[in-house]
Amino acid sequence: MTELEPNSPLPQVVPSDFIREIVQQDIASGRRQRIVTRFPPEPNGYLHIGHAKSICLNFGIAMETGGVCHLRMDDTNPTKEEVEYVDSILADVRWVTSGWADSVLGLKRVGETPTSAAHGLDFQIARTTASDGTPLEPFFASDYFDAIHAFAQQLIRLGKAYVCDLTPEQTEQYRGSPDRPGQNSPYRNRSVDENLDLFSQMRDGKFRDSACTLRAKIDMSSPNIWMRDPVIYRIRHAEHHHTGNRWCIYPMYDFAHCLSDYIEGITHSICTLEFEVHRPLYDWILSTLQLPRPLPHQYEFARLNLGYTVMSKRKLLQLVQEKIVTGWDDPRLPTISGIRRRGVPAASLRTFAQEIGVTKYNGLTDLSVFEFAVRSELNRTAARRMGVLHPVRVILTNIPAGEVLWVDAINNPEDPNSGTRRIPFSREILIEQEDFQENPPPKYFRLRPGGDVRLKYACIIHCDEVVKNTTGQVVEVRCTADLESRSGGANAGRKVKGTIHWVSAEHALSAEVRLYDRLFTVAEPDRGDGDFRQYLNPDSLKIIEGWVEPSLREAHPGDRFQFERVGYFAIDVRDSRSDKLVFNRTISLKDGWAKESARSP
RNA sequence: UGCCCGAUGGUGUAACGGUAGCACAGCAGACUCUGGAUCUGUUUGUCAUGGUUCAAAUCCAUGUCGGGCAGCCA
Repeated sequence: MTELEPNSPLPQVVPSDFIREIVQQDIASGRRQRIVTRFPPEPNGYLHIGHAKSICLNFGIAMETGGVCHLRMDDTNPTKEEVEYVDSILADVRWVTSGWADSVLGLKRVGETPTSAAHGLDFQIARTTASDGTPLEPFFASDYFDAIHAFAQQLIRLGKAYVCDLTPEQTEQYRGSPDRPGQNSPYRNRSVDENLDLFSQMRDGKFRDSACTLRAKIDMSSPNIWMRDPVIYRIRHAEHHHTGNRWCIYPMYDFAHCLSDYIEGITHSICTLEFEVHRPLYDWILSTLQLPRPLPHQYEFARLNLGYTVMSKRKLLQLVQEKIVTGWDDPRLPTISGIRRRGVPAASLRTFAQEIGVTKYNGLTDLSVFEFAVRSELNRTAARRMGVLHPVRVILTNIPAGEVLWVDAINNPEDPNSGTRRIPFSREILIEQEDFQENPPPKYFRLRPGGDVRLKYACIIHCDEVVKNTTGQVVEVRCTADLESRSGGANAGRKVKGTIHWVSAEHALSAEVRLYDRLFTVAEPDRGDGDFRQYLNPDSLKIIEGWVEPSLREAHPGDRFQFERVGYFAIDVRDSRSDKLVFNRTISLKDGWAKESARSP
């Protein structure tokens, strides 16, 4: 089970965008009393950060207006959908909304469905709370199959739908093309009775897959392709993850979605830009069925494009199936489960969504915006620890072997309530290879021969001697510790330019550290015709053995830390064990020195 | 060459006929027992051309560029 996030203590600025303005107008004008939105993923893959944007929008509007947002599985295609995806989607939505919008997460009692057309065509199903202890589950479009089927029959009775025997290929030909009108199907003028009869034969399994379809009767010469007698029901002799073998005909997205919205009493049906051309059909279905108003309305916004990654479900599935990554929750993936495993807090996803805004402009968001949201949240909340990733041994010659000096370290300078901890300090320590240079460049102010540096929370040391092996590699640095410069000591105020992190060699814990980098080498790997896999970053994962301070022995899977001066790391929830810690690098710290040193090579 | 949508610094967004602002990135500096964080300063922008108006990023027209639409996918 996914661990949920604590409440975010920071007050949130109420965001504003063109959709929220419409919602506010609808409330102000009295057109809507209570806002009901929905988040309607198809359970055919895992959710990604683009979905997080949509979740933040839909649940955010519900939060801000005192409404509710239904989580609904848009499951009308049995051949692509699986329960594994249903479960992961629920877990991901709970995680993103936890500590923030849990109170407006719309679920329903397990097994509850609309009571079908027995009540006429005007009925609605609403979200319930778990107050009586009944287990809850998401809404499912497939729970409305009876109702949707009744609506289809009604459409036939109104003379607005017909059963068509054209083959898939013929249907395509008859549809015409964007700049050429289509032509009427020869089956377009079947009588109501014949259509009703054929449709019931379809439902009863009298026909093979694709033998015929139910189509809306609209206008084959419409400039909008989706109004050219769109298919609204097709035959699929396939087992459905939620309805089993009860059905062999399934409604198409366009027919099921608007009606699902209607059945749930959705007020604002928010989707991405590619559905813009479907909106006339959405409206046509609801108004042709003469359903009581107010009807739900569809609004569209631009989906998220983020640099150096891919977002399409197809490509993500490909990366998983071809084992280019380790699974849907690989920390390099932009999936919500990957992002979570990597150590990104849910609050970062929310502030990110707020920063990028909601518009109809199809742009490419710079990765740095996301990275900033991650760093700023982690800076506030992550406990500081010390860890050395690429060690070099330092001997403090004036400290006797076997002596252990304990020093106090601040857990989080950004959080006064986080307290302190004790760290062992002794004769042999490990420091970062980068923090010692025999021939340092200008402006380098860490350890050098004959130079001084402060060991964070311990004392200032002076480098006396460098020991190398036969290949000239530095294997040991011998230093003298100024023990009076320890915190609280006589020389505590002594200033040196550099401060570095360290661990006591004898006490440090060995840990596996997984260093993640962007999955692709170019900002838009799926741009152009080529295979996006050619841009895979061969260095997207480096696994090393690092050394961390002993207090980490008590840490738990999922805990997030800042290794001082290095970056943010989370204990892997899948592979870490108490006797062999595994850390995922969430993100590195900003490195001002890297920038400085790159300037004058 | 049909229909729909869009265009504001490097990137993302605000300004709803009246001083083009914010965030990220960048640059410069201050501070620092994290070259982190923080703080200060700062470079860069209304797609083009006409029109309406005292006044246009905003309204209108035309053009340019970008995106979407021809699944019995969603």
